[in-house]
Amino acid sequence: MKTISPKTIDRALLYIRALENLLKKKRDKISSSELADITGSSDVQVRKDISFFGKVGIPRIGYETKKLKDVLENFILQDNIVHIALFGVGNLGKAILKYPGFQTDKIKLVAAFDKAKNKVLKEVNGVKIYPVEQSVRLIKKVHAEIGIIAVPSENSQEVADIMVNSGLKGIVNFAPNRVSVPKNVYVKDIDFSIEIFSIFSHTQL
Amino acid sequence: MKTISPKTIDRALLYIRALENLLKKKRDKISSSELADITGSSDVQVRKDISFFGKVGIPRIGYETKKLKDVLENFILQDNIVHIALFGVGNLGKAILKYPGFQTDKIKLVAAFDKAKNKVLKEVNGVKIYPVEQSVRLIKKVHAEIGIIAVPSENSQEVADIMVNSGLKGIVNFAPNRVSVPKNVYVKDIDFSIEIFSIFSHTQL
DNA sequence: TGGTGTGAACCGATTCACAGCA
DNA sequence: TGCTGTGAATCGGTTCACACCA
Repeated sequence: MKTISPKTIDRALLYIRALENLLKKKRDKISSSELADITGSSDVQVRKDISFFGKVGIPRIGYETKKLKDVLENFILQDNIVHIALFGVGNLGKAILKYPGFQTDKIKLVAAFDKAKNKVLKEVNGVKIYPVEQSVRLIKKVHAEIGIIAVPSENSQEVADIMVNSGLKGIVNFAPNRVSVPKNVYVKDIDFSIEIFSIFSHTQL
Repeated sequence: MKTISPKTIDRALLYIRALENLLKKKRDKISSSELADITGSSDVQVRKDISFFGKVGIPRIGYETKKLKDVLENFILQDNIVHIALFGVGNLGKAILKYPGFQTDKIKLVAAFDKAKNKVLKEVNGVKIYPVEQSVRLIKKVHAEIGIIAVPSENSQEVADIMVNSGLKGIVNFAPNRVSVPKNVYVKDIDFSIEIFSIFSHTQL
């Protein structure tokens, strides 16, 4: 059986969001080229991606917004809800807690951790902040799958170790240094300064 | 003449940072495989990347830390300093202003803009906050090249338009919706919820 | 021997070109 | 006709295999 490519998954997530917005606007049909414009891709790419999930479109017409969204969601998200644990409630952590893209029923920030005594047990945007000491126990209890590192780089490895011990299988790391984890844990680094330089190089061509 | 690949540029930035750290620890030699471990790549990949910049290594020995760093920096950054303008000084904006990865002499946050009157003219981490009305004029004056969108999605397009008018050639967009800009302006979207889902899908395989 | 440098093979992803259909 | 669907060609990037050298 053919396996889905990671890039197709990423774009499918963009398609899903675009389709949600279109549904809100009562658009019930959409063509591959329009979807491509919205998501910054090409029409062929959109059709190739969608073709992986089956023959969903109607020749001469396009795709039915609702149907396409359902097909993609069923395949990619399989009515899973992703449970997230956040470490570090500084400015970045707070920004993440308030991030509007998370106000969906598919992602749930289940717990936040900080070691500052004065932040602990407060709530930000409905998410309670716990002391780090309780993190391993709590993460296991709520069955979180993904962890976010939003602590200063000095503490990032320490937090990564806690995440591994808690059984988290995926980590987003915002600290500007790499953390080491077992091979079965997937880490995605988001490094603002690398992103900036990368864009700068792009503009220099 | 052969042209450098974008992926090589991105990795070169990681190499440069790794080399800086090694220099601080007085390590004057480094092998491709060790550099690969630090940056999360493979030894062949490291050598291929570096080979683009010339024959820098010493067979049987490895690379001279300082020399390699200089070669990469000269090629990639060409003693340019990247000047950045930030829009939106909420939690995310503040996190960016305080980001330690920017405490380098190669990136300079030159101005921040916000429309909240009570934030204006304050300073965060040495960067002054100006009212948005002055942004076009100020960005031209300080010759910023890259802009960061850290405002709520409702205002992201408006801010993108300002950036285009100010002559910025690259944009990092943290708002969870795409902005439209002329083809000659390069936009990189950083979308937390897509990143989360993407990692989640990875862990599901 | 233990490292670098690199052409060739490979692999994944994108684009092309066009068949097929309401 | 104007869209989707898709095999074939192409492109870019990674890995292999090995020549080379202090």
